[in-house]
Amino acid sequence: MPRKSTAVDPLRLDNQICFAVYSAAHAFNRVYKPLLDRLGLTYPQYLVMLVLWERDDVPLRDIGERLFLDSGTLTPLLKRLEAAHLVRRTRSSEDERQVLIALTPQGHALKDKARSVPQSILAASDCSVPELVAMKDEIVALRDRLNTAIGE
Amino acid sequence: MPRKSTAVDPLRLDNQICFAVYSAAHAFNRVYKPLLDRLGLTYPQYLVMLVLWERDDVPLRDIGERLFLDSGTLTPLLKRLEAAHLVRRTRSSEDERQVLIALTPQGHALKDKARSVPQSILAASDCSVPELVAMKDEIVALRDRLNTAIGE
DNA sequence: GACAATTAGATTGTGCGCAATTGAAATCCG
DNA sequence: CGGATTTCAATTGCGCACAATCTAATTGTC
Repeated sequence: MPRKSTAVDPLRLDNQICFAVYSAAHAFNRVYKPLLDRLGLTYPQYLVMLVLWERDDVPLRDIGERLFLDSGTLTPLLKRLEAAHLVRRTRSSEDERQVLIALTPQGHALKDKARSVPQSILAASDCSVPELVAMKDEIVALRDRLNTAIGE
Repeated sequence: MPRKSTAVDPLRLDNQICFAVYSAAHAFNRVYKPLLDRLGLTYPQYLVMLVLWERDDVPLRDIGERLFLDSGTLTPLLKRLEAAHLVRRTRSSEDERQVLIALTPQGHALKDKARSVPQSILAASDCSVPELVAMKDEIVALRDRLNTAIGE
């Protein structure tokens, strides 16, 4: 039989690394959902808060570069965080084009409630920390090569 | 200095495997975009077509199980594919609740135009096939463990 | 100083993704 | 058989994502 083996069919769903990544991202989202509901955050909002907990009073632009998101995504998201009293949005006096994002006291305080989240994720992944770190580094390297390809 | 090293801070963005996966998924999407524009498909629509190219005339539900998507996502997506004359949606005569999805001749024919896509992705990933297969298997294993955790 | 080019953010429109609800059809079970 | 339960799609509502477009502010150049 002259048929190509399904094991190497490049159009077969189960052979697609992109689908592995896509479906893993959704699986993460579903694991995070109940944990983040308790914090009143969605997953993308949680990522923004992670950035701000490292350093706040930063331009929207910096958050976007860090998370690979543009203003069309971040503007409404940050307005929702502002409505939840977790951040404040102010125009920079040095450069009136920039919107600086700062944490409110509630925004800072939420970090304490978030500390238990990574441990729950680790448990759900049923994986050792070194294994996860190794995978993370591989995936980041792949992502960076893809982003390089886009820029060309 | 009693400060915890950032290298092991569990709330640091760069230590999050979930963000690696999340941002890699977006990077894949951006690489696929120009390739799929030529086929008139979005990335999730491409995934549905991959499923149907393996076997069509299947219930909506089966597609959802394969892609981990529910009817709220698939119903409008499939209606757009129907509007593009790539699929037909018909009620099963055996079970009137089920909607069977079948490819049109144009839907079948699109597979030929899609054959060049995986190769372009491989080039953009700048990675060997065995490396990608190994990563894919690891990510799928992680995804399956996460999905197991959700079900508990 | 004037004007072109660039940069930052906001807005609009399309398409996911998922929770919650609805309604119809099939199945279970006494 | 007949009502209760379960199953499957569809619908609705909210929140991303991103392309394209717009406005305003800044920078570069002469």
